[in-house]
Amino acid sequence: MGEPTLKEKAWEPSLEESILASWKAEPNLYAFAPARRQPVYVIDTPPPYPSGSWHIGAVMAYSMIDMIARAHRMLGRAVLFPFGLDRNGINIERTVEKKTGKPLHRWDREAFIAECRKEIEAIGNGLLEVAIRVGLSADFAHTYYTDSDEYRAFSQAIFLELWPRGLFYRGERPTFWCPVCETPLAEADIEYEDRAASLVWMKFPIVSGGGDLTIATTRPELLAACRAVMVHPDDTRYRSLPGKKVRVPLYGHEVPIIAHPNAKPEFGSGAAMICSYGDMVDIAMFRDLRLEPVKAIDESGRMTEAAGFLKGLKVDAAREKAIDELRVRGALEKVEAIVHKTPTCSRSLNPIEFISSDAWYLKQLEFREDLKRVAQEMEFRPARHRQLLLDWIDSLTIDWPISRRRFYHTEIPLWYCKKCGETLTPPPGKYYRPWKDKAPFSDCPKCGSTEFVGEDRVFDTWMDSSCSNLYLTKYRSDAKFSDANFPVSLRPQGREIVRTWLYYTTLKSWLVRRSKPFHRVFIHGLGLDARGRAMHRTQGNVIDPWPLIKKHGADAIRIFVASETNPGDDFRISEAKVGGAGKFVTKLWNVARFISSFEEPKAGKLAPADEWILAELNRLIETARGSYEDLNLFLPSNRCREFLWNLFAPHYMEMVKARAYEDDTGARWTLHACLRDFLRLLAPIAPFSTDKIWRAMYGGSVHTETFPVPHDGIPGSRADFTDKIVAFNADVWKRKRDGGLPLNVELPGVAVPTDLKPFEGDLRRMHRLGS
RNA sequence: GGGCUCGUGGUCUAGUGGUUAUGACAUCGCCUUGACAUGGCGAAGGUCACCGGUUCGAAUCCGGUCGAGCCCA
Repeated sequence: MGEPTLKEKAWEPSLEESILASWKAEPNLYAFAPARRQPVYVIDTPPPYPSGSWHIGAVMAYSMIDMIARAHRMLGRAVLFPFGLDRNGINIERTVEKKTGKPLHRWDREAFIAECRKEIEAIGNGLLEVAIRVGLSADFAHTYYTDSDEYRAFSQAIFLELWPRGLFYRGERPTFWCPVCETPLAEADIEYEDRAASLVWMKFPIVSGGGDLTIATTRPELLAACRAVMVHPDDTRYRSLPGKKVRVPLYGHEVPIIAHPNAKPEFGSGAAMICSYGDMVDIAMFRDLRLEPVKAIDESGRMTEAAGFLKGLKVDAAREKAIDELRVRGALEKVEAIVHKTPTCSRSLNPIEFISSDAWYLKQLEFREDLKRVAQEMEFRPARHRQLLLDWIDSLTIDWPISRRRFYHTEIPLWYCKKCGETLTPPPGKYYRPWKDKAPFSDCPKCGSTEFVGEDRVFDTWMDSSCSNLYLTKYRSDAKFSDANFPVSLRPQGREIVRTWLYYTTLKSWLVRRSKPFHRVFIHGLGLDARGRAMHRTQGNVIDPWPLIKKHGADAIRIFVASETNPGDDFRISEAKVGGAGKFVTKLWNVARFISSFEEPKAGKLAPADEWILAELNRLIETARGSYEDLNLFLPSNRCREFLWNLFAPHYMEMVKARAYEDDTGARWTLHACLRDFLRLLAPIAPFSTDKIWRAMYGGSVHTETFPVPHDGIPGSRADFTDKIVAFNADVWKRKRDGGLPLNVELPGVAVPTDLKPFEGDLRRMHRLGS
């Protein structure tokens, strides 16, 4: 026995800083450099959206992705683990709008873009700092940005490639519209929230028949746009009404009463007004009945001329005024407080409107069956989460509106002929900004005119992010690499962006490559607060990662998230549990420090106890390898913990201490063999502490190692002794406990059970049972 | 209204048919034992949501009820 090779008496999270420095000094440690015939493994890492500080749930999610990347390296693959920042979009624009108090549409476009870029740089750099500090082994030397000229050019090129196939069309039709962001939205951008609302009961006089029809609505400000009212055909209360007309209060125009199954007899009075446009049902009814829509609300959320006395008011104020006026005129029956599922903009959180506007669309509805088949072709982990994608595909009702009236996005690369209006596309490859660039055409192929106007709208940001897998497999720039590595090996992502990122990527890959986008999809759960609620800045329950990192270390955070829940399940984050995970690192450190005080022999003559723990180790190796292959981090982290803390340290180490101190080669060889294998098995999850120990004891980095394989010549049946050994040791400890004896005193007269005869020597010396 | 997931000691969690249900955190008691007090050993604590069924046997399979969460309409 000598001095421990591990000098530090205890593990400290601050040691991680020095390990980071070592990694930084070895830039090729995680480099993507496939050897000949080495299988390549490509991970389509989610490019995080920098918005304020990175919250702990996201940090933990990326840590899980890193564990998968590291595990696949150790399984012998060349892993392409890119890292990008998704910097386009409404989030950063709104940050600038709020900070300056000036809405986007009042800015000079160039100046606004410059301001966004300045802001996003600062936020993005903070995010990268956290990503590196928690040990992500991604290729930060080639971090990509979706707002770079290169990425935007790529995104535009994909659009231009698809253009000749007639997949895009332009149309004026009612769409989801955010009056705050002043842009159309797609279905995926809408979230439904329970909000307090007023259900307004109004009297509509029945024309030529006398009496009133009572109608309940949450949108009385839209009375001007009412073009019909409906009742359910089976509603006995209103049998006689269809075919008649009613007069709309406040405005006085007459509209027909129709019978239609869309009317819900149990809601309100059972009679509903059909306006342009209060909700999705209105849109469908106007289309089906070929009603003439009235635009009562404009793009900024104010009432139009058509709303008469409400003109110029915002929707909320107009609603109040309409109610007052109904009351004054005696048309109001009552106002009932209800909770209403309100569609809101996922970015601004404001209620959306349904406004008819001009937008570009990408066809998607006609590919639904193809996409569902593609979804079936991909392997999901956990398998049940495939349903999230299938359900979303089934719930689509409109094509994808891809144009936005915003600035800090990828521009739609189109020009229009000023004379004949022809839509012109430039060749794919360059980054185009039609709102400021000179048109790359000399004359219009249709009419010969030489004047053009650039499209000033931009893409939905999902148009960009849905190209990530094509981009990182070098589609368009390296056909050989692209063909060899598409579909991409793995898409890891959260449940909450299945309907956006996963769906849109699936659509794009199908359109561009007629292929599934990924072999496997790993869907992780959400990081919740200690009480099980999602973390939202607005709720004030967001946990800042830095204090946790400083106090407990990245390894503790990573071990916690790996071992907390099964793959795909949500996980509750509490500092106490992260602290508990940190104790495991301490335990590992102390075990390693003990072993490091013994020299490692080249070989050893194994005793039965050595074979026993090696049989257990073999089982651990097999379980861990299989689990990592299956993208399961829960099993290896928990099994490693159980092996080390509940078996190896208390039982095996105590049993062989005497032999180890006597320089018995079997004990010493086995101690080191177990530690070497254990460090490698845990390295993907706890990359800092395992590497620190490995470097000090064995040289080089554990992260250039591959996973261990089970040791030959160890009968698996040796593991059958485990329960008996554990029970015997517990029994002896209990006897000493009950006798009020310290553990290190002699306890004569205890017989070792016949079953455990092969271990008798070690057991007697461990417990000082006498001879 | 539909779909999915879940309900195990105070809290979290393992466990998909087989003897007294796993572990962690918290609680209590004892112990500075030659790696570790960020430790060790031990104790207390559960009608495995409820009801019914299948079975020799159910936390586990099936049906229903109740409750929670998420998604969709």
